[in-house]
Amino acid sequence: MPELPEVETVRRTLENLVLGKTINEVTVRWPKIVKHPDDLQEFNALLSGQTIHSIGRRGKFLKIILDDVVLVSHLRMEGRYVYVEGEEEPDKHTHVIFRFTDGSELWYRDVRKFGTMHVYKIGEEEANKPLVQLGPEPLDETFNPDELYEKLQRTSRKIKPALLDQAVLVGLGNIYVDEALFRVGLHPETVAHKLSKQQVMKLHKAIVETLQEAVDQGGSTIRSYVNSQGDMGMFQQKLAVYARKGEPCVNCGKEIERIVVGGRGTHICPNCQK
DNA sequence: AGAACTCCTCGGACGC
DNA sequence: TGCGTCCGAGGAGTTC
Repeated sequence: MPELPEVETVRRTLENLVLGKTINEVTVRWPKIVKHPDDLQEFNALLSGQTIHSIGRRGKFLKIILDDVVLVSHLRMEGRYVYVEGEEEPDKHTHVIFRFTDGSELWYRDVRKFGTMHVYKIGEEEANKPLVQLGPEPLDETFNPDELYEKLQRTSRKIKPALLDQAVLVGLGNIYVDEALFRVGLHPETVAHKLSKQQVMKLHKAIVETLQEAVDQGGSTIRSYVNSQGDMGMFQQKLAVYARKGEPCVNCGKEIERIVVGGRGTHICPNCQK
């Protein structure tokens, strides 16, 4: 499932593939992917004739910036972009097709159809759904431990669901939240406001380091994730707890357990995380 | 405020 | 062994 490191990797590979290309037309085969504007014809009209200038990222959202508009795209669990140069027929999981003026195409494929797309005039996207309300970027200076501490003090939720809340900070999903909590020896069910300042300082550091290391490794390929050039990530080899149920803890050797926290499959070392 | 539900499909587990 | 069935996986918006 793409989290910050995977989305960042997709951003980088996509940049190599489609920068400078001009959209000729867009075909939407599963309309529910498009959340804004409501009208599909308007969605097509806003994008047609536009040239891709840059590709940004906000949390787990890709921002494809064109002349006058920006396409905000979330991959959710299984969304991916596929760049196609030849005369290939899209398969049943391809839901949006961007045709460029040079004949190449960018396909949005999503087996579970959970992904979303919003198009706004440039400058309007940050003040609207889905980017409005997002918390700080963990790999920016805007992510500071004092603010994280204040936010965690104000909630009675468990630490794992709190960290998955994109209003607290962006970019963490089920893999990296488990990894970060393991690194600081915190049990995911710890009540957020019970964490000391010192614990939050450590947690803050672990989040930044975990995400940065994963970005450096091109993300993690657990089930299906590949970047837009079809490459797998490498960070899954470094995961200490996620998807390692029954395997020995890298720290103490005790078996990694899988529990459910806030409805999410959660991996912990019962010995190291209290 | 926070938990529960919803969307969606596939693949792995399970049973006969 | 092989085939059918069932259910879990999960991000974030919506509902309760």
